[in-house]
Amino acid sequence: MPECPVCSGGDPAREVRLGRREILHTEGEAADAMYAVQQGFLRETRETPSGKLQAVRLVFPGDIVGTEALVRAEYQSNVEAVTASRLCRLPIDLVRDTVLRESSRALALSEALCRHEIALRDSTLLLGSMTAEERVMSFIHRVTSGTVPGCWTDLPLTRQDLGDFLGLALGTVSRTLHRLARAGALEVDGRRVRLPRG
Amino acid sequence: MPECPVCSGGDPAREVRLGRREILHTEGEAADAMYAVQQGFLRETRETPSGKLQAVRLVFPGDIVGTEALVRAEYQSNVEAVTASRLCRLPIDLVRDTVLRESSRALALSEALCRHEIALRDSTLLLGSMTAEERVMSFIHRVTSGTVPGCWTDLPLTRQDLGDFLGLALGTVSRTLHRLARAGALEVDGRRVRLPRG
DNA sequence: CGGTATCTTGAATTTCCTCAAAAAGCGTGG
DNA sequence: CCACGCTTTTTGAGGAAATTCAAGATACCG
Repeated sequence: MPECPVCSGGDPAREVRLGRREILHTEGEAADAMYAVQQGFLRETRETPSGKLQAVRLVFPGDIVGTEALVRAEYQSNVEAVTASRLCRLPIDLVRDTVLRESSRALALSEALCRHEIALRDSTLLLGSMTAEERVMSFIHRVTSGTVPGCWTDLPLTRQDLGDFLGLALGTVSRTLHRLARAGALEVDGRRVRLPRG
Repeated sequence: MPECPVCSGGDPAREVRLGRREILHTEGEAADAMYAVQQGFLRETRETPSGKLQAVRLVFPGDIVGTEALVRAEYQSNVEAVTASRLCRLPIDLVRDTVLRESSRALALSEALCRHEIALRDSTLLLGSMTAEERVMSFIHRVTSGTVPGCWTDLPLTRQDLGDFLGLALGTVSRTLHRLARAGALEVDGRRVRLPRG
């Protein structure tokens, strides 16, 4: 997976750094750039008309945020750093130029967008048709894939954060984690989790 | 919105026609092409481990399905025609060639993918944080946008189909529609709906 | 007209939420 | 090192929302 599908990196003028909980952009703000994530991880959130928060996507290095800038005048979601992060700012005109000029970058961008589509489809399935237990297990599997099986994974997310992702209330997340742990489906220790190796 | 972001159309060899309820591809099938929708509308579905069906996206003309072929060896979802449809088959090698050769097509593809991302994010919000009433209203707004306000819109979807999209049981859809109708938020007549003009 | 699919509606049940209180963790400053 | 305040987590009780199951009503099609 490329570190940044559009820029070649190394231009410090376009580098953006965010601390934990710092906000990159919010819904409705004028959208003039997308951002390639180089380090750290972030979350994309939205708010319902009735004010409830929904986390839409967990964003990893190699992902892009703010892609709607390519087709909309305003951002459609809030992006917030979950851990300290380093991003590369890609003004939308630059993206258009790059895509029109360097075709291999164009392909890389399309591929990144396809991966987003796959990730969002997974979320849709999780939120639309899974029970609380299935949601939690599915989420844990997603975040632990790519780590050594059977080792502890540290989630820098509170129970509330998890609930925002899973479409569950804080209490339900806590209860479900413990029910699953009692059943042996996983181990929990504060914000660390571990799947039984198998 | 372009009719087909990648092909220039007109090549009858790549045309695919589907009748109502006919299936284009299923989860796990070898993925060697994406398809640009030219006429009709389709739905993209997935199944949970426990066998429940979830409709992920309502696909309109101008949209693309099967984009995961660009980054995965197998399709990740089922695509089924809701109404009789005409698509243009885009073998994945052709897409890569076209993107690498014709940069304006590359841009059009990326833009289509960004629109998909926006639509899927909307679904995520709907499924994760909305009540049954909010889901139904939100869905009706989505499908009636683009039509004359205050006129009847025909949905070729059963109550079960609606439930698949909204993450609700058949009965809940029926009840909710009638509750909303009684409250004056919309009018229902079988599979036709109408929003009060305003 | 009969047959099939779809839709409505009800009753009982499950799942998850809300609200709230208590427990645990964590960092800071004394 | 301990005490303090603050945030997060656990846990409980009660209630709301949606589900399941099922029976009956309606519409559609040949």
